[in-house]
Amino acid sequence: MKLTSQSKREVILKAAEGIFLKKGFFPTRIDDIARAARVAKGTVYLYFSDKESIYLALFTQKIEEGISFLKMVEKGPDPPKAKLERIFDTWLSNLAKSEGLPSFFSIENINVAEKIVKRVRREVFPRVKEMVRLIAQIIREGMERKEFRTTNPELAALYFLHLIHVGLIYQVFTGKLRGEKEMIKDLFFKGVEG
Amino acid sequence: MKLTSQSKREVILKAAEGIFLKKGFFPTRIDDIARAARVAKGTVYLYFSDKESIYLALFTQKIEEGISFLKMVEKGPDPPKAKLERIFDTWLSNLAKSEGLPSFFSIENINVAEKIVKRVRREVFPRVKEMVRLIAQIIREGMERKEFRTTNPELAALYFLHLIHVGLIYQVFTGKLRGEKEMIKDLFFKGVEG
Amino acid sequence: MKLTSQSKREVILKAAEGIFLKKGFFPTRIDDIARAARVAKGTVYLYFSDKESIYLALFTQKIEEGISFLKMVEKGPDPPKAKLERIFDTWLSNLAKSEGLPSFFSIENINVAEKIVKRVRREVFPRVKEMVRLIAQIIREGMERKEFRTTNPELAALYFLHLIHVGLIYQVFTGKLRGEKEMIKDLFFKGVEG
Amino acid sequence: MKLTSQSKREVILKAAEGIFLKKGFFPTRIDDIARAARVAKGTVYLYFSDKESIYLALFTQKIEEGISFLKMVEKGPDPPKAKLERIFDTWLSNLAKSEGLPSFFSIENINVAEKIVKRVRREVFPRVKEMVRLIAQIIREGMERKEFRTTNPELAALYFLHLIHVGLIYQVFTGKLRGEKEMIKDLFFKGVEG
DNA sequence: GATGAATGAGCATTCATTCAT
DNA sequence: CATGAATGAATGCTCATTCAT
Repeated sequence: MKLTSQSKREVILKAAEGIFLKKGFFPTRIDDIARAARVAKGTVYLYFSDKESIYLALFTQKIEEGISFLKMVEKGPDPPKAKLERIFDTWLSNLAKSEGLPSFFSIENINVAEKIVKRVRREVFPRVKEMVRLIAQIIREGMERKEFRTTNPELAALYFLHLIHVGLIYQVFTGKLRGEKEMIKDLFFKGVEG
Repeated sequence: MKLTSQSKREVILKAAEGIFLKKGFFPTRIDDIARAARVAKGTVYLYFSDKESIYLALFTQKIEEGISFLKMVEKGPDPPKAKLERIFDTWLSNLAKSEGLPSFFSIENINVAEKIVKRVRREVFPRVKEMVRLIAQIIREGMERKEFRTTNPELAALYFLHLIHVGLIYQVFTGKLRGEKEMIKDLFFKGVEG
Repeated sequence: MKLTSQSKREVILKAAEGIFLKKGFFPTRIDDIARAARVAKGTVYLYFSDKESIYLALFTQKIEEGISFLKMVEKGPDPPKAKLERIFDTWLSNLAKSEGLPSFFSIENINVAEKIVKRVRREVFPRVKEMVRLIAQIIREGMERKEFRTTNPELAALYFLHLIHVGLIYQVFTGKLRGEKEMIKDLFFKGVEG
Repeated sequence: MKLTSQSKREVILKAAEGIFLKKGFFPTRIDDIARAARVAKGTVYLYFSDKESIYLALFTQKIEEGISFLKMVEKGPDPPKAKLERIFDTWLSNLAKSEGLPSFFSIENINVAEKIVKRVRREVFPRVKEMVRLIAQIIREGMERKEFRTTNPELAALYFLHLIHVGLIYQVFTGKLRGEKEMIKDLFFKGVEG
């Protein structure tokens, strides 16, 4: 079975994900990606114009997936708290599976390379805002249902996104993450439920 | 008055701080640092063995300052909540003054360069843990005084440290950060106070 | 109507001519040629073994055409001066029509690529000498008819070929070339007529 | 004796001259130049920003030297014909000493690399025009003294510059160039003296 | 100590050429 | 015959690091 170009692009992207995640943007060599994807270096350039574009494509893809997931959860029938719990549980376990720190998914990576600051601002920022907006929407829903106390929903949403980080860092530092998952959520919900 | 070696090292470090903060580790050139410090490139190498060491020295210094500050606050007479508020207010306003995202102070920078992963693990991790321990100590004090509810103090401490981030990101996205500061703290305290 | 192989080779050659003329040998990409010829890159290699061969084929073709023309003129009934004038007028107007400097037709292009120096020496030099010989023959005829003074015919022939260049350069520098055409020929004929 | 930077720049330029002359712009590797100059590749970039700049510096330098020489001759006391003969003899013997065809000095090299077309137009064209102007000035002087017949001095100057080429090409083709030198000049002077 | 010229390993990117379909 | 995806050798350029002065 021959791989279609579409899937070869995916192969490269998948390979790049692993390397970028482990080593970060700058220490990653195009050659690393090519070798991991089992293609020649030149082939990478058939699908991406430069290193930055690979990173950006990956970043955008991940965020897009995140947004899809958020949208699905948001539209669901669960009460707001259950929605947020599901998001937290899903993302934390996904990220915990990845090798390396998920610095990739972290917002500070946006200043990763001068060359693409503008593209990031144009392509990534709006999507991140969309993520925040979707979570804020769930929180707003909770406020309307009087399940959450009145607060700034965007702020609480940002706060919520940081919970994932807290979980991951805790795991890196202590090596464990079991009952703590519930405790992390608890700290958040006690904060918003008042 | 001639600058002593000690202070020339400081000059370089100060210069490096500005550049690293704005551009990040990899895009920063030794030459940039040397020029900003108004010394020759070779001089930088009289005080630091390599680029990583400058970064690490800076990182360590910042954390050390943070620890000193935490220790001072922790020993003070204020009630736990007031201590945490003081820490939050001080750090957020300090960081907000810096140009660029404070990705520098962010924990994910530890995988910044393969060359120094081991040194980071040895030199930085213990200090970060010390910071977490000090904040956890304040939280534990609050728990003992029944001002905070019972929770995992280390987890809550990590949580608290992320508040700073939330504040900064909020500022980056919305361009403002006034009343929100209180709201951020409020979300946290409602969470720990139960 | 399907194009025969012969004519597809011609199509490629025609496309290559335009690109080589405008950009020169090295900056011309096989891909440029293929696209201009509306064939796939691989197809180019069905008709030519490598980039150098395309260039050489083109060069040879042009010279061959030049030689044919020279032979035709040389055999004609006109007096030597009229023959040379016809050659000059025809070539200058042809070259002036081409975009880009006719560096292509210029003899110094022979050192265009190391890979083909030997082939150039073998394939191009003899033809260029043939051109010079044909022109020298016309000049010799003029000398025999006492219309030109005695001189080295090969030298005068080389000289004559450079007239074309003078005309083109003059046009590049001043943007005009009207009455000057006659003046250029005049300088030459005064020289040989003595 | 330590070489000053000025002279190291000269060393690189001298080395570059040899390579560019023999191989042309594109086939010349920075590494070739560095090795020939007995410096590291990086050193070349301390003195020149890129390959094009080396070529351009060389080109400009050569033309500048040519202009100086022309100015000196032009101001001299010799009659116009003697001036032109001196120029021809000097340049032809200088160029004949160089390895490779003097395609370097040839005007068609101006389209050598897309990147620098603009710089060439700005930096080289005016100097070439200055050369033509200086020679035209000598020819005009000859016209005023009634030693040359009335003609377009710029055209005649371009014509004169091509004489050098004729000489070199003749040498390449026949391997000899003795009495022919006089004959070449003679063809020109008969043309302008009428 | 201080300098900054010199070094050269390292890397992103290009493009002629091949070959499976 | 025709295609164009894939290849990987080749090269311009960067920049951390060294060291003679």
